[in-house]
Amino acid sequence: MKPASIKDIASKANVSITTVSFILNGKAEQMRISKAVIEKVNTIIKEFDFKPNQVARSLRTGNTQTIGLIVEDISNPFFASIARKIEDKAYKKGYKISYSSTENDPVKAKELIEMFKARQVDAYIIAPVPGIESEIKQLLTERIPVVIFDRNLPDMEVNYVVVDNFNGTYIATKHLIDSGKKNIAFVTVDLHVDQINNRFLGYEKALQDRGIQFNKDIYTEIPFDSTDDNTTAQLMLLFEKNPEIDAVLFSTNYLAIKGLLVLKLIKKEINDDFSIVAYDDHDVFKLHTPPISVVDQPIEEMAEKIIDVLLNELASASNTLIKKEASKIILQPKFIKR
Amino acid sequence: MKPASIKDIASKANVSITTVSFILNGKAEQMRISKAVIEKVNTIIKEFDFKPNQVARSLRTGNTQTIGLIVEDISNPFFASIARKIEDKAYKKGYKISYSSTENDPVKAKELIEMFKARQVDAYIIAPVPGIESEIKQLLTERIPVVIFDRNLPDMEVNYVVVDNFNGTYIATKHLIDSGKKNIAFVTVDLHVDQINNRFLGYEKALQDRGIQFNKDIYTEIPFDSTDDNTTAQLMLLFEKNPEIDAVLFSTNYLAIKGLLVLKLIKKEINDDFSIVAYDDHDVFKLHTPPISVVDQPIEEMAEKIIDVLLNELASASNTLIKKEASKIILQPKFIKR
DNA sequence: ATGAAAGCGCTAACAA
DNA sequence: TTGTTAGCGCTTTCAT
Repeated sequence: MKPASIKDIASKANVSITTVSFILNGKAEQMRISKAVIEKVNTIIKEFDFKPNQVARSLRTGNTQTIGLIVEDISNPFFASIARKIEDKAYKKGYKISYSSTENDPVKAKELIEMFKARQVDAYIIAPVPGIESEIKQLLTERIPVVIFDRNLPDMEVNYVVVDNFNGTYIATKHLIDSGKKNIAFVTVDLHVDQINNRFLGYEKALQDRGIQFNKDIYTEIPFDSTDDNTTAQLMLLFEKNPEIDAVLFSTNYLAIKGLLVLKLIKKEINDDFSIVAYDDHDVFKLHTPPISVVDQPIEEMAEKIIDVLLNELASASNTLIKKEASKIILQPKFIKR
Repeated sequence: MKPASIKDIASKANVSITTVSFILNGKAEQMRISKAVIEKVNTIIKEFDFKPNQVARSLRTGNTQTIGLIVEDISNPFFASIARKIEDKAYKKGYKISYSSTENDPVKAKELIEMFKARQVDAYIIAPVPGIESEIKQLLTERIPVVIFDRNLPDMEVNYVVVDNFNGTYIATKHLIDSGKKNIAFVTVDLHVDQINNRFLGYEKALQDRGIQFNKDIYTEIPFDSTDDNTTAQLMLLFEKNPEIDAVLFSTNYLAIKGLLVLKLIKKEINDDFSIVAYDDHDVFKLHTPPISVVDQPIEEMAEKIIDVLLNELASASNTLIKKEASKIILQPKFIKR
């Protein structure tokens, strides 16, 4: 049996569908529909458990009350946590989230944007991969609200919410140096995206500020799509070839976890003479013996800012054509010494 | 500027919108539209970068190519991993995922189902909370494909994919007993849902089979919505009051992590005389010193089965009214000794 | 205070 | 082989 439509309600109530529509949309008062009619219609709506078809409504009004969330990988705890917070806030405003993972593949990212466009999502939240600048620009010219996060795309007038990646590694590196470390390895991923670059630059600058020469032997890039075994091999090599290393700074959370597993494997002890710092906090680091210091990103705050900026745009999108300046929000990471 | 519509394409190409529609939907051959026309239309489609409005299409066809995913909390790694795998598979078949977290609140769960219904999602994947049986039954009578997972709802003819929770704790407990443990504490959550109940029953049965008396002093239920501090306090109490405990079996992943943090806090060492077993694997357990044994759930397999069952129903839903028997899939967990 | 009717963009039955 | 047209369920303008 097909679900009831507004037409069924109208005919049962002996009123026009217009009247029902007004009542549904809270315009009854404004349209001065009589209390009696309102009540009668509402009773019938309840009786039929009628829910307006959102698809039809979307077609008519042009908005879907849906936000497209495009991240690298929803199963990464960083993105999953953000997704959750965003979902919460969006839900309260009547928006739903549709999500997708890009796997850092610009082709897939483009497809996803197309798909979301075809589905008429009202707004986008994107952790951008390099190579989708033009698609995002396109969204912008179509005046569709967009917030990018985690990574910035340089030279674009787009709302963003990022963490000061440069400063994150800067403070971490400085801390290591100040606690006596001289040979600080840097393990990162081969993605030359803004936020990873900046993490490297912060590390480099801290070394420089403290008069330590950057040593490229103890700088390692792990391919993003490296297999577990390859990653392990590469890290083992790093430690074998460079016994002088007295600290390691990992530029991402998952690399640090891999790193800890390798250290465990080769039975290299973490102690006062050999420190580890990870980027992005995780239960693993709290629980590790010894606990691992981290650069902590303010996830909750990020999610909050993202959704605030977006809802704000969504609210104003309708009633103005004036291009406001993009919101550029840079949050500060915290170094957590453990 | 509004995006192009099928009408624009048709008029540019001097053909009717029907022709364009057929070409778009791959029915050109079948409708024996001439090669020349197809080519011309395709060129124009590309030129305009035309993407059919999925909302209009949905209104017309009645399906949205969207699957609603309702879980307890998308930021929980277990659900996040499943979500990711499901997304992948669904995407390949042209389906998108809309997700929502219930926070174990039946009221919210009901609202979410309503919301998804209003949005006309084609199918549901639900990790059910107690109290939504009737909503799910309703979906079933409306012949909307549903798969529930993680937890089973007893006495319902609905597709489900679950892990044999009873057996999971059964083998874990047996293992502990066989390695000489006599006072095995059980820490669980106060949710009396099917899968948690079964985990307790497996534990109880293993004790019984080995002739050990269940001791309720070392059985602890932590409220689902307990604050961090309360949880900590409750666990500390457990260990203080019952120094005879020589092993702890946690019924969930997050409780085990909490537990490890507490043990760290009270400096209680994990060693041959005091073992921990967690439910659901996690990097934390691999990396922990010493590593923690776990009951591992086959996440990938679950996701695969879920989506297989669903796509299967989706494919057959259209061409048959025959009620097939529900797929009831029970996967086996694995005990990983560490 | 309420209703008639157009139209959002698309699909598909029916015509030609 | 291609075109005409009704209609999916709703919102909203214009009438009354």
